[in-house]
Amino acid sequence: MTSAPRPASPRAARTRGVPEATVARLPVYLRALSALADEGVSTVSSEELATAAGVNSAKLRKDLSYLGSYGTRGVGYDVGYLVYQVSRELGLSQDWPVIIVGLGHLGHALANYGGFVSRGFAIRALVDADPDLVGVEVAGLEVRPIGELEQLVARHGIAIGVIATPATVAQEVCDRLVSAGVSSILNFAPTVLAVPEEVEVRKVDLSIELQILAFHEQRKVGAAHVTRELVEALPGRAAVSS
Amino acid sequence: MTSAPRPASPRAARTRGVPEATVARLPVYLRALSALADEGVSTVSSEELATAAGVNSAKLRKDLSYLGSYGTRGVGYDVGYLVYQVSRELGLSQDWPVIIVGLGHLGHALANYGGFVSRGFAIRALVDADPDLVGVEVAGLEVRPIGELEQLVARHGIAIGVIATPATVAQEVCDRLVSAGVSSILNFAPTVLAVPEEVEVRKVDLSIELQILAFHEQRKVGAAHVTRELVEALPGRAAVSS
DNA sequence: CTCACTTTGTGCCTGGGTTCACAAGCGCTT
DNA sequence: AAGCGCTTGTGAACCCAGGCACAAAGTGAG
Ligand SMILES: NC(=O)c1ccc[n+]([C@@H]2O[C@H](COP(=O)([O-])OP(=O)(O)OC[C@H]3O[C@@H](n4cnc5c(N)ncnc54)[C@H](O)[C@@H]3O)[C@@H](O)[C@H]2O)c1
Ligand SMILES: NC(=O)c1ccc[n+]([C@@H]2O[C@H](COP(=O)([O-])OP(=O)(O)OC[C@H]3O[C@@H](n4cnc5c(N)ncnc54)[C@H](O)[C@@H]3O)[C@@H](O)[C@H]2O)c1
Repeated sequence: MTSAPRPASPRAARTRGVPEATVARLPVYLRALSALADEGVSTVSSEELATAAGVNSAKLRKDLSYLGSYGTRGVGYDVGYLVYQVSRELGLSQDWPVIIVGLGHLGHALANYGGFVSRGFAIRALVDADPDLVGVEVAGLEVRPIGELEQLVARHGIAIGVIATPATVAQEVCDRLVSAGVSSILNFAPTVLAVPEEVEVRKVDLSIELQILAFHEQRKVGAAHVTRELVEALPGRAAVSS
Repeated sequence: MTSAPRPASPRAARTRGVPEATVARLPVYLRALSALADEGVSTVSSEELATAAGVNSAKLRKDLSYLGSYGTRGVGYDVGYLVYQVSRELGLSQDWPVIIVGLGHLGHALANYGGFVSRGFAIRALVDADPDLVGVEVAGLEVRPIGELEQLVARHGIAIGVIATPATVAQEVCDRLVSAGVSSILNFAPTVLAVPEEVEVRKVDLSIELQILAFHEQRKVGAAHVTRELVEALPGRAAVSS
């Protein structure tokens, strides 16, 4: 690496003009907009939409302004048009083929989930290492052996992979997905995945979410009664205050 | 709604001294530390731990410094001691009782997931509105009718609730949980939940994660070959390169 | 006891993101 | 045709977070 200037670009950097934080909110706006469209609402103000999406209205306006000037001053935004624009920006104009690796409890739930199909995604391949699972039909699709991963990815032109295997094999599965050509991965296994720079990984980690909740919960308790009732480790603690 | 001053406290504000971003990383550190402990490693440097957790070492040190000065200069951190300190900070010294509402596909997967129990949580109650599900045993626990929600929360002293119902009833379920005394909620339904300020809500939304991936994927495609080879919808696309 | 080496803890700077506040723009009414 | 009220789009200030770089502090060898 030459000591080239390379100004910044720390991690994901700026994606064209749309900040990463904005991208993460666009799907929320899209959902709120779709709901409004279903209700027959044709126009919405930033204030109303912001409330529905649970954000500050100034933030919403700024977010939308990154996509272009699609509102009308004094009036608001046209719901249908905005749905179209946000969808286009997110790349949801056509369906993205998806592969799920690992069809245990979680994989089954994901495969059966109808919410993906209606939102720009189509599950095209299911693979698992368990011989007992191979051949089983899940959500109208047959589970294929892990050995077919590469050809399935190629055949269906799959760019997005979902990992729902045990953590121990997640990196291995990830490597195979990447070398097969998958460049976006959604990881449910509790592991830090190492991938080439051009591959995008997002993780969903339920334990982490719960632990964050526990942290805040503990603070509330601690703030309430400063007398720490959290003794060492007493799981079967019956009477607390008595 | 008095026009009280209410200076700032924008959202979650600062939680005592630990920044929110740090709290979100502590579970990752904890996992890496636990793995090291299992391997019998007794001491670890910030550099090593940072690599294992996938973060910058300076960031890791700063994060840990919010908990106290638990390292030894020239040596590193004692793994066991740090596990203890991080666990304590996250409030994982004792198990938190959890209730799951909605035992469809996802609820089943969650109830059967062993990763929670080993990380400071204990699923104590399962409720669902479907009469066919009530009485069924899932992961060693009997599903109870939604009507018993309040007493189950009270009986087990539950502070953390997981919502895995359809989005249409999520707010309703949320309201019941809150009024029953639950003050932390993990929401899987694709809805923005309205809750009192003191209640902490975290959401896990798979569609949003996929849509973010789609956004980046689209950018790569657009950047690579401007000639969009993503025709409308051609599911049975057989030969690609041949 | 001193010195060299290692690693932590943190001051400081930079950059991104959020929010406020307001000018610019649009439509409706008179 | 002009004015008025409403809503967008954005400039600017503020705040949080990330990362560099280094002094402080500990260890071990000689
Ligand atoms: N179930 C949950 O609610 C939950 C919650 C949080 C995290 N997770 C994580 O999600 C992952 C899956 O969870 P689960 O409950 O479905 O586990 P599971 O054990 O039910 O399913 C894992 C599946 O992966 C398959 N598998 C194993 N090795 C494989 C390989 N090399 N290639 C392909 N498939 C392979 C297994 O055959 C099995 O079907 C785990 O990493 C778990 O930690 C699950
Ligand atoms: N399955 C997935 O992979 C997945 C992915 C993303 C999001 N989600 C979301 O998670 C939620 C659950 O998904 P699922 O696939 O398990 O759905 P599901 O339909 O299989 O399960 C929903 C369960 O909730 C129960 N329920 C309905 N109304 C209830 C009420 N008022 N009180 C208590 N229980 C009630 C139903 O009886 C059913 O058992 C949905 O909101 C869905 O959008 C699921």
